[in-house]
Amino acid sequence: MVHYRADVWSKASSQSDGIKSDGIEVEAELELPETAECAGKAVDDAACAYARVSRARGRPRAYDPGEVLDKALKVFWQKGFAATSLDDLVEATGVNRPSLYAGFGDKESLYLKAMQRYRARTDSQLDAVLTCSGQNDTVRSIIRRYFDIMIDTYTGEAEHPLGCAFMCTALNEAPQHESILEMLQNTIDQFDNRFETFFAQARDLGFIRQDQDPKALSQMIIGLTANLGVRARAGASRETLQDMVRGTTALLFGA
Amino acid sequence: MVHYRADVWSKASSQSDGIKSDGIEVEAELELPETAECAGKAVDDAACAYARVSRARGRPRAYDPGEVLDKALKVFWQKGFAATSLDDLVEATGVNRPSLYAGFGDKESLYLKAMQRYRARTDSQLDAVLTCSGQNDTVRSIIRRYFDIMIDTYTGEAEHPLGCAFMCTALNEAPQHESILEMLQNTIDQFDNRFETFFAQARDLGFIRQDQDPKALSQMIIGLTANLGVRARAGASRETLQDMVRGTTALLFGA
DNA sequence: CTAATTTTATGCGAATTAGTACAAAATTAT
DNA sequence: ATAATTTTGTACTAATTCGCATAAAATTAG
Repeated sequence: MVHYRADVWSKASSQSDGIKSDGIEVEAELELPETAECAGKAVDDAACAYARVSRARGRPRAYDPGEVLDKALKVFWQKGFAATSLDDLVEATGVNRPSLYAGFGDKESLYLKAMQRYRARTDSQLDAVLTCSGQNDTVRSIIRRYFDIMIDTYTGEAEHPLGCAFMCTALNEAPQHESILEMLQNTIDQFDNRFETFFAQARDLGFIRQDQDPKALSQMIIGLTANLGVRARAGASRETLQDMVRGTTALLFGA
Repeated sequence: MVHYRADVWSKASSQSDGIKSDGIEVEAELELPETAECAGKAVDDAACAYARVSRARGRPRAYDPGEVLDKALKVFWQKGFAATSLDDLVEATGVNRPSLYAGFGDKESLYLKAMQRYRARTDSQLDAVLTCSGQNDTVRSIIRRYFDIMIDTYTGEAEHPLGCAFMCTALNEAPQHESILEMLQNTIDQFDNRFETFFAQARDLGFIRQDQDPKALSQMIIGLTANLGVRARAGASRETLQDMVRGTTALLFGA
């Protein structure tokens, strides 16, 4: 097996602005100028790009960092941060305890990295959808595509839908863990910015009426998103969530 | 010190429909027909009412059950269910461990009882506000009073605002604890019913336009409530939350 | 082939956890 | 006063927790 070393996490954090890559020091083996090719790709591809330049010296890693984070995320998402034990994580990831620590830091640090991956994933999905460029797009159709993505995220991960990972797990820990609170705040701010700019743009382009406040519309959409994230975890079916979206978007943007 | 014995918890659960009083068996010392005087009062008063009839035999309780639940709620609300230890609860309530078990059952049962109290409290506040009777009331003013109450709840409890106790703590535990999931579902259903009947009533009385769907409006309000509950815990100031309410209610019900 | 380096794997240790046993204390009933 | 009953308080147990120490394994450098 060939061994690649990659600065997976500082990569992810530079992608999602405003989040410090605290916790363990991630050794950037070689500061590679960010090529256009490299910039837009997924984390794993970036790892390969780095690997061609510097190959590690010691024993090769037996796990793929991205996969481990995905598996860890699944456990955290299901059980929450506090109720997830390191034994749970070891079992779910297949990586033994000292390797987890060496690779990702302590439990809190691993949680933050897993959540940043969750966030980066939906971020890229939303980047693709939330622009008001095409002529034959209506704001309503764009927003409905947005909600489709969110419903997928909230119901698609497991047999029993898990809802919004941030609301369902990070919210719980925020008062006790400064770093989680910060991540939560950043995520909220990013959502606000995303929708406010979207609606401002939509209004400038004449897609919505002049008297509709972008900030207020943004709050409505984010509120509905929160509503979906909550209800999914409470067991609402995909169809129920879709009905909610139909009704509310009709009210906001016309039937 | 005089000792009163009261069936505090089965009282609370009969008040809030749909919640089973599972966990410990609460001995109803005497089935008292619910008088009009007794029905509308707070739990503590009910305790006194019962006490006049049957006085306990053994050593008197050294704590007030309602106060204990309030103190326990505060801890759960702050730290979440999983991260709250029994030592935390013993310290916060001043009641030692075996007494807590004897009085409230295990940790999960205590949590449920504390949350039912939280819910009953806001329920009675909302009952007082959410009716569309007065002629000089507008839907907008009623909804704004509603949001005032929720903002108070979400920011008033501690120095650092704690947000919505259900979203911030119960959501986290729902997949692992069937009883908590049920409570969450009941709470959501109750909210839905409350607002759907309110808006249906408001529409019948001509307070809102005929083409505005009560279900959709209900979802908007609940979504905004969720939004407030999240942001409060993320550190948003009271003023920020009030601004959100102003903007969104203007959008929904006119400036 | 040997040294250097990095990861893996076993397993430990100190601390914390939830729940309970048991005796002492405080009350009512007779 | 004595018995019956219920709560309190101390202390315990068994299990689980997180984080790390240490040695073996797997690779590269020279």
